[in-house]
Amino acid sequence: MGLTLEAIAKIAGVSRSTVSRVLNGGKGVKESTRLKVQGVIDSVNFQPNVAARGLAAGNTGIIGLVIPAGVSALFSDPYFPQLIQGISSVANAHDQSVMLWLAEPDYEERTIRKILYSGLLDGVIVSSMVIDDPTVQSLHESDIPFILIGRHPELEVNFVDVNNLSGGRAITSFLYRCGCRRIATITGPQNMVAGLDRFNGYCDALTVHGLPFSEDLVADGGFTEAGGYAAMKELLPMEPDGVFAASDIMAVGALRALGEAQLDVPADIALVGFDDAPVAARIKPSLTTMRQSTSRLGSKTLEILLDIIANPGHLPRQVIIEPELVIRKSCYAEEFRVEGG
Amino acid sequence: MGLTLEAIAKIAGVSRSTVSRVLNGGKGVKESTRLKVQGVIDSVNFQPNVAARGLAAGNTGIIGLVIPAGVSALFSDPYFPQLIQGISSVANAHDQSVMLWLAEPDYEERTIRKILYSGLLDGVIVSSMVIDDPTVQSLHESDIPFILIGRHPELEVNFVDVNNLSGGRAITSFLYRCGCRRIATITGPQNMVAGLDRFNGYCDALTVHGLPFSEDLVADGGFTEAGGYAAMKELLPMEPDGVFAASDIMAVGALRALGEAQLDVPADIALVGFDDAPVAARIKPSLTTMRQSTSRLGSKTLEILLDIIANPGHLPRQVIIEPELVIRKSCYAEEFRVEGG
DNA sequence: CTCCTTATTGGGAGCGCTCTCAGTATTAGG
DNA sequence: CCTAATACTGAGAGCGCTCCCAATAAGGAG
Repeated sequence: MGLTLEAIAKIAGVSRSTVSRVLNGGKGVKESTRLKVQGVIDSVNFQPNVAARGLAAGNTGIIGLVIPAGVSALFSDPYFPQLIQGISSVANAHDQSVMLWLAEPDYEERTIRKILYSGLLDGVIVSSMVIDDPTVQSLHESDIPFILIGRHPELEVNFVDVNNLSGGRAITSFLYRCGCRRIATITGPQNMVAGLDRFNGYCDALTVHGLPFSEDLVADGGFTEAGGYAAMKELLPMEPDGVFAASDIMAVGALRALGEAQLDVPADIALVGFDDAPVAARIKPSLTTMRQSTSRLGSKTLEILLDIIANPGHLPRQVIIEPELVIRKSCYAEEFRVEGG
Repeated sequence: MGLTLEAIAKIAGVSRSTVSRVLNGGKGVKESTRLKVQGVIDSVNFQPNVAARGLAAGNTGIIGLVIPAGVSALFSDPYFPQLIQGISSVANAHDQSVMLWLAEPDYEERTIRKILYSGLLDGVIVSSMVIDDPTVQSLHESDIPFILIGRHPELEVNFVDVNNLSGGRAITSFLYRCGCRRIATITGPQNMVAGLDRFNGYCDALTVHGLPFSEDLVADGGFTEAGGYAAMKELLPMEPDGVFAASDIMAVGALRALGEAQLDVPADIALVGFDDAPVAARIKPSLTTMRQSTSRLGSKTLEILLDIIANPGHLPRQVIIEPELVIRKSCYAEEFRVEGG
């Protein structure tokens, strides 16, 4: 409500400046005064006005999280909540606030301008992924600290990403090692770096194992359950003996199609996903997948952003997290240890 | 970046005040000057400083969305993304920004204070649901505009809620009308109003149809998949012929348990959920459930909050949205129309 | 053509806080 | 006990914007 620094100062019998010092670390204040002022602050539950502080100091303690329009359709995936949770947790610990922008096509332009020039944000996290996202371009041209979740194919920018390439390669190889020789893939959207990288990993693995690549064994599932289902239907006539779905959600859709086709997983056909979403462990059969800790991805990202804000001018910070193979029932071989029941 | 009102004024050859007027609706400005100033604003892409505006005007255009600690474990449910999407969409349309607070137990106290007294927020949405949430109490004692998603059991506050009571009653009655006479329920947490209301609706329906209530037919599923699974296991020995799971997520867990018990749904046992989550239509058999449009819940909530901010002092605004029965395969009778394939 | 209204515009005073700098109290050194 | 450091503290000047009020321009009536 209405209390101001000045009011606290008056109550404590000191000057505005002294209260401000106490509020901001208390350096250069006699211990006895610090205690006295802090006592008043605590007793009246004083909370300094963020807007005023932002105006005067130039930083607000607010971080923007932008989910661009292109991916907002996927927003109900468990991915985003986990990401937000990871970010939010670090934000709380660092006394920062998170402002969320779900960009919609109609408002995208306004969104960008607001982020860049309104002076509200100390830094921005963009859950990018869509190639050629104009937001990223604008941000890159501005001088506001920002970081991407997901690498950028061209720009030299800060990012944290899962190694989707090696992950795609690893899990495709795993299908091979489980005996699959006709491996299909259900890809994510090819205008997202993650979709692209996972697909390239798949291609790499085929090459490594001397398997031929065939367009017929590739279908786009758009990172959605329904897309995975449709893609699997499409792949079925090709009679693959193993399928790499580039996300667990799509794998769930694929599994549904497989079930309808009376095919047993993994006996008739092996299936693997990516992400280790919560559903992966629950579904029957449980899903072999690449684990990426999305909440850690989020927390790591904010940590780096805060570091960028505190220590500007470094080279781009680029962190790549290796995903981890989780072997479950949908694809396994005797020689590997299977997780869970 | 650095442009200020003053700079725009100088370029346009008018005063600071005039530019401010143009920015805020342009009332009382000659059309020709308005055009001239607007031209300059557009050409340099001027964006007024939010902190300064907030300080001077007293409102910031920022709405806080608080997800209290008690429910953050459920945050990865599709419920919250949908809610956020609904809120975000209205916020975009009204040129408001959304600040997200995932309260964690450790930080809850600080969170509340920050929300209340930092002066940053024009209003607050609390996705409450947990009974005796201290956040709500504090907010209620303050004079910041706020609204709950989910009714409050005691306080006379603004809220938007789904009619969980009538919904629970309706779907339990539907089980009855489908021939079930030994109806069990998997409840949500009983410290959440939604969990409580849906359970009470279930009890009401039993009474209406003259069915006896039995503690043995009630199990808590905590609104999670795993909880639903465990609860169903627990209920199995009681040999119910119909089960009302108080959320679709729990119904999915229950279905898993039923599958393991070799029971066919709906032939051996009928199952219904609540929410009409995306998974409800996808699962086999597709789930009969009560539809609530979570994103509409979110958008409605923000609309009302904005109205509260604009027109303060009214009586509590309390909106209750009726959920809608969606009949699918997990429980139906010939005389009802079934949705979907 | 002059005087009174009314439409526009400009200037000043903050909003509540931080930051710099000068002033005062304290302490140490001689 | 005095002088030079050093430790604290207070006052003033904004940060960029809105709001109020006085000043000026424009429009009408007489």
